[in-house]
Amino acid sequence: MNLFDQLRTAVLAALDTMEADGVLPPGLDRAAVTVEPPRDPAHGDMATNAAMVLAKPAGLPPRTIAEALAARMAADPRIASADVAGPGFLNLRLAPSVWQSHVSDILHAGAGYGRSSSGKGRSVNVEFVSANPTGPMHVGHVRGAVVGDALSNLLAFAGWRVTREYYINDGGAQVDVLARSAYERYREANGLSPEIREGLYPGDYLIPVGEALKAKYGDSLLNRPEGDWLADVREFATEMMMAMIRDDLAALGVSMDVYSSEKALYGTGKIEAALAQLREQGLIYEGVLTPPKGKTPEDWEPREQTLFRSTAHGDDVDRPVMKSDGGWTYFAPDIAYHYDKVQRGFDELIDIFGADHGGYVKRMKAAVSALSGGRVPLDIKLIQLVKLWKNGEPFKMSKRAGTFVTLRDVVEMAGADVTRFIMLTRKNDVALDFDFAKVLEQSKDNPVFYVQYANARVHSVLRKAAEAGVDVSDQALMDADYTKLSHPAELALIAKLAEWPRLVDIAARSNEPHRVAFYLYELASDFHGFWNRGNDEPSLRFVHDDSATTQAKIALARCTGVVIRSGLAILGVTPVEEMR
RNA sequence: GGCCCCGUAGCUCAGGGGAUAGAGCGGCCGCCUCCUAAGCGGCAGGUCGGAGGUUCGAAUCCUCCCGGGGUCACCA
Repeated sequence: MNLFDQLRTAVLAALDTMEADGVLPPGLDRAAVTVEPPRDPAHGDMATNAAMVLAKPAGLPPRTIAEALAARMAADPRIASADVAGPGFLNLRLAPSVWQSHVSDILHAGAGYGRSSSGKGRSVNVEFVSANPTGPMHVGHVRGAVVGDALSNLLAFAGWRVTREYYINDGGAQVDVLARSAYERYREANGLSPEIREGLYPGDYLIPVGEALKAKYGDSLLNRPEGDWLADVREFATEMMMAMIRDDLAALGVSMDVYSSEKALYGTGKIEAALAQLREQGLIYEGVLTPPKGKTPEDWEPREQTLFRSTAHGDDVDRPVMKSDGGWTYFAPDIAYHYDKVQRGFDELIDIFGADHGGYVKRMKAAVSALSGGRVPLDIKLIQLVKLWKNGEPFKMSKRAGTFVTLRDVVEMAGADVTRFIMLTRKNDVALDFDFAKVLEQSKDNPVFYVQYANARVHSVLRKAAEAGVDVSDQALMDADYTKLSHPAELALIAKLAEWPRLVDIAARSNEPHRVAFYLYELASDFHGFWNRGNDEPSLRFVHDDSATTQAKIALARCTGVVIRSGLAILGVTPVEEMR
């Protein structure tokens, strides 16, 4: 339980006594009572809205309630002052001893500080990337990969059991195109000139596939009808593409727990089973769709299809699951795939999609709602575009693929750490500019270096103190005399650190890993500010002649480092201990 | 036209129904005999796209409108 929860518990207990004393009528709903840090730190360490929330149901003026509550809260030894303010806020200032002992809490928890149990061990499946296995990952995949991975880290830190999953789209026409493209490279490897016709994939990355095909098949596939080789070449090429994609992901520091295959759903009865499940609920029928409202495509022709009644679960129109030629639409295996995830027992599903899949959200949620009987929530995060820039101009170029910028290009130019951090400096539903010049700049314009620099400074003073002969081992710091941390600036920094567990909970609850990046930036800013106050007030420096004082001050720096490290771990960014 | 997302300082963006709406960049003024100045402090800059509504209280929730982007049945 974090400090804010502890104080909320204290407030609720005080409300109990007020109820027992007849100050408040019994049975008031307190769900809306919050204890939060006030926006303006001058108001105190924490503020509660209890009086305002309860005023109306209690039939009492808010300030009357607030004052009675203030009197009771003031009796708590943890509370230094309790003041009624504004329309009925109760502002609480905590005793220095509360903050001082919090330093000890942070050091004892170490890397686990901020770890939460709010997930309660529930299981969540995070599906992300799921790029078609037809080539290397391109820049459009990077952001989704980073967001999915960081979100997974975040949820794990918040007490969820997390499965990272990649859905391989190896069942559609695009893998046939891959096979034909690879076949041309195979012909090339056999000394023939390839015919990269319109519609085939032209990228150089298929040349090694052609060579590998030659190594395996020699010339035995040459001059044979497509039907003889398509399936084998398709499987071979798909596997090589997936190996390449795995490498790409690894370069970005992402590793999946599970790879699921679309193709594996066909011919196994899984699609049929999922649809049977829907059919039982009366959600599958033969029908004719009406054209989109207000805009009829020119080639529109009514056709009878097998439809999923997604409108029964919140969609705007029903959706086809079968083409008029009797084949499945892409939606059908997707339904089966999500049914599989439901059957595997996950308590929650999360899909990370590109923003161009926005039209797909309602039908997928409808399917999961129907297939799980409303048990399993599905959250879909749409990832907006990343615009690449270099020297003020849009950046387009690839060494490997010719037509698009690859994930490799980005990682090689910017580095995995920088790439990951920058991708998390925006909400997922806002477009993001990625400027190679800017993200490599080593200044405070660049949040990555700003945060790294703060951590480096932490380690700098640790080294300095050690050189001066002070024992700054974690054990020694845990035994330090924290009463030496009494300056308001010191207590304020501890207060910022104390927000970390609360932030983890908030970010995890909303599935928003970018909040971690923003918090780290704020924490770094507070630390840099604190650091520079040491210029004017030597008492605020970390290293002193007296080793007991040094240990207490260093403990504060150490705590900052603990939180930065822990936050960076969630983002998947390597902490730096020294700037070079 | 339907649906989804976005609209907050000159620019790029934060902001779980709370108090006087924040940060960075850009502009102006300051701070290194002192732990990393790759940093810090201060000043200037706002009809939170608009109008209604819910609420003790709205940038935040609801409705409508305006502007920008995405998307719209036998492609995944």
